[in-house]
Amino acid sequence: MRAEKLSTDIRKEQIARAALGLVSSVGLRRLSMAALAREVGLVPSAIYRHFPSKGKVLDAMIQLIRARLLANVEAARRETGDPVERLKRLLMRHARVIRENRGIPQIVFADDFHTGHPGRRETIYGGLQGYLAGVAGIVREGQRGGQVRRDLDPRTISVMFLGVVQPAAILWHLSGGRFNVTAHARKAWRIMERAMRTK
Amino acid sequence: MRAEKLSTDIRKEQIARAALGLVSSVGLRRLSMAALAREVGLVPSAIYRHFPSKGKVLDAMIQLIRARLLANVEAARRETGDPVERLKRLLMRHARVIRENRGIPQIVFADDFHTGHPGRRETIYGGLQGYLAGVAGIVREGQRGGQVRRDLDPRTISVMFLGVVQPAAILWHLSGGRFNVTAHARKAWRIMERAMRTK
DNA sequence: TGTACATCAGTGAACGCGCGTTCACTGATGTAC
DNA sequence: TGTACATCAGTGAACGCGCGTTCACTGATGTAC
Repeated sequence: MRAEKLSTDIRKEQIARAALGLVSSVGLRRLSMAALAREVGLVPSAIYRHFPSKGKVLDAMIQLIRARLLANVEAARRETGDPVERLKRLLMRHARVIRENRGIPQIVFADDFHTGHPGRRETIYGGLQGYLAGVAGIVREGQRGGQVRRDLDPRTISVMFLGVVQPAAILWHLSGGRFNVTAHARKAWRIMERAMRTK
Repeated sequence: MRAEKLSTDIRKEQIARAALGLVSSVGLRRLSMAALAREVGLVPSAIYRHFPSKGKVLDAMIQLIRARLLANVEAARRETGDPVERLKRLLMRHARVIRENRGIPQIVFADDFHTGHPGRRETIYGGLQGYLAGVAGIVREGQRGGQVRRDLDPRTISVMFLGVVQPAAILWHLSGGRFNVTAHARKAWRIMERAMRTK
């Protein structure tokens, strides 16, 4: 049965999404061109009409992740004006994205994924830096506005921020879904908030 | 050239260590039986004199990691009596182990590593739980002794504890070694300590 | 509006490569008498 | 202490499998006149 003929723009998007979905559901190792094609309803060789190699598919997937995380920063900014509340919202959004796309930590962590691919590593690093800068920016706003203690290093806070969700994501997966990522994020946030807020 | 003939006990140990070393240096994906054999100075098929399959080698590697992390908890206990100081020491030790074995987060994170291997997933989860229980135990001691606030959930603290080092490990690797894991752990600890200590 | 042609997405067979694993063998080490 | 034999770790060739990728072909869609 022949698949519907669609434009490269649409297929590229479909393929990148399917790739992230596959990593999230079956793991990075089982992200094969065959599995990817099956997911999109094509034959393996058809992928090559849209991407010259598997590597380029991975690059597109990374861009997708980057866009999703950065979109969260913008969304949190739009939701509320109070910097501390913004951080909380962002944390909760972050928890949700990670829960829904458990492929993300796997991709960021997988050394083999960027070992020997300096370009790819740079891209991931850049995306992460952008996200951290977004968080640190909100912290700085809070410091200027007087809601956040001035003796805290915004960069350190931003990295700790990632650290609230990351180990929770691992436990969630290892426990077969029993560990509650969002509940942990909420409890951890209460502790971080106390350490950050000016009295 | 024929390799020296050594007992299975010794070879098993060598092979498990080499496996962890390889994951740390070249990544999980490139941990092949061939690379492993080369590392130990044997021929690929010789590995099968000591392990029935690659899976069993991975299991041995996991046990090695587990032992190293738990040994840290004991060492921190021996180093000092003050619970809060113990946590700090443990954090610093943890940072060092992760820095020296960057394969560890990669292994714990790699879904494909345990997807379809419920036994392996259970083992990793059990090891992590043991570590978290060790951290939570120290927190509880501090609460009983009056050094740590009693309104904190020890489990939440233990997961946040992991979260101090984990994202730092990623950044360290992505940045090509520029990010300072230990410095981050120290700064993050100052913030956590303030949130935990009774005044 | 109709026709001729170019472009472009999808197909299926085939490829080469790396990897985990098997197997018959070798020769060193340990054990029984 | 010496000899005969069993055990056991190491070897190298060969295997089957999955995977990424190529290629000649097909037929639908878009474009020029």
